[in-house]
Amino acid sequence: MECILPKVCKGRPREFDVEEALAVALRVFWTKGYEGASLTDLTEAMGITRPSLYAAFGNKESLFRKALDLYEREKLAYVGEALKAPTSRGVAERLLRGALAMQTNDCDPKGCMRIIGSVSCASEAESIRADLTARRRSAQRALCDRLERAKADGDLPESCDVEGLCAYVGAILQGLAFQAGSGATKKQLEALVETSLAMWPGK
Amino acid sequence: MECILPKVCKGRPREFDVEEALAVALRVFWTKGYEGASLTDLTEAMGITRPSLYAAFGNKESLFRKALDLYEREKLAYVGEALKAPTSRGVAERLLRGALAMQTNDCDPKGCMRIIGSVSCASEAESIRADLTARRRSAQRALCDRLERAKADGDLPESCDVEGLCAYVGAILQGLAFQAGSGATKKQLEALVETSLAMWPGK
DNA sequence: AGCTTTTTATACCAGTCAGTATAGAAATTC
DNA sequence: GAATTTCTATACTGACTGGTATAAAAAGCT
Repeated sequence: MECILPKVCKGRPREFDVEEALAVALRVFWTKGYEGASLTDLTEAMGITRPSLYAAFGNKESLFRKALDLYEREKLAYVGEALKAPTSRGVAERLLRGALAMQTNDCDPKGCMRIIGSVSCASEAESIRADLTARRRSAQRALCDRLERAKADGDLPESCDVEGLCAYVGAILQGLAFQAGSGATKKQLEALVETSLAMWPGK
Repeated sequence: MECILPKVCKGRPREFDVEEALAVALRVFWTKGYEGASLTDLTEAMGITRPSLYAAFGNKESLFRKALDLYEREKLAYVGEALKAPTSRGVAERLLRGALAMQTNDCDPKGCMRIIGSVSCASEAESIRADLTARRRSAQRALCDRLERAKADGDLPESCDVEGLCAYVGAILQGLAFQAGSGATKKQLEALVETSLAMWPGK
């Protein structure tokens, strides 16, 4: 018989909550980017010391990846939901409105962590950049698959270039995130989303 | 009587060409961002020493600004041209095709220097970020004015939200630049532009 | 209680950052 | 040719980077 709960283990227990500290690290990376966030920034915000951080998370790079996982799980959940919409127009609408909601709540940092992380990687941290690009591509592919299905269902015109349409939606989402990150007002972002939806083919 | 040409001055003349060195610095900043470009990166690429750089350009920040001026003058010239198009659709078309041409020639780095510079600025270099945002806003305003005029001319429907339309065009351009910067193929970028133009109201 | 395990805190490492002081070399003007 | 001016090269500064060695402190298990 052994204890099932991993909580109970020998030795001195950790004095901080790992999930909580990770959430704080996420905010720091989100606002400052990968290279912009120094270990001093991170440890001060998380309220732990350097050796504690390394013991709990490995190193800066793996901490970033864990924070990124949390970001996608918690903040990008609307993307997965959007793909379940019954029509292609519904998909686009949920994507745009979801992104708008995320960029206009006033708890979280502005901008998109994938974009910020990807651009703020110098040549050294190339593997992080590659990781971020791969994650973005996989989301792009999921959208592509969904729209291909819509085309097969007759929900999109036969002449439609699905890949182009995907890149188009992605570009608007990226632009939305970038504008939010550089100080656009809520009203401006709303106008952007409404205009984009007005452009969408069909009702 | 004094010599008009500033070329002739006393003392040992500079051994390198300032404009040429600036063009090289532009490429370095363009590919690595502001903070990502170290003085060592810069001086090695420019082929000059550190003191020469400081004597000729002031410091890193003012070098960046000079490089940015050059970028806008040489690489963003198509924007000013686009605004002169006779119709609003022509404006959008020239903007998108101009950006596409710039992102698909194979001499220059990929991505947009304004975006890269703006995102790759940590908290310290806040003034650079502010400068970049201001420049972007002024371009946005110019487009806004142009589309307002189009609306007054009856070239855009009365119901049109010009500010929203501007943010929309800006977002597509930003998305295009970002996708180009993260490895999208020429074909993909072309599809993005064609799809965007197909969405544009009117013929 | 005593032993083990894991956490903490402090101090440190080598490397890099932007920026500069110093001094020698080169070219122009008088 | 001599004086002046401005360049270049070398070496250095203090501050910061990510990462770690060391040792004390705290908790659980037997």
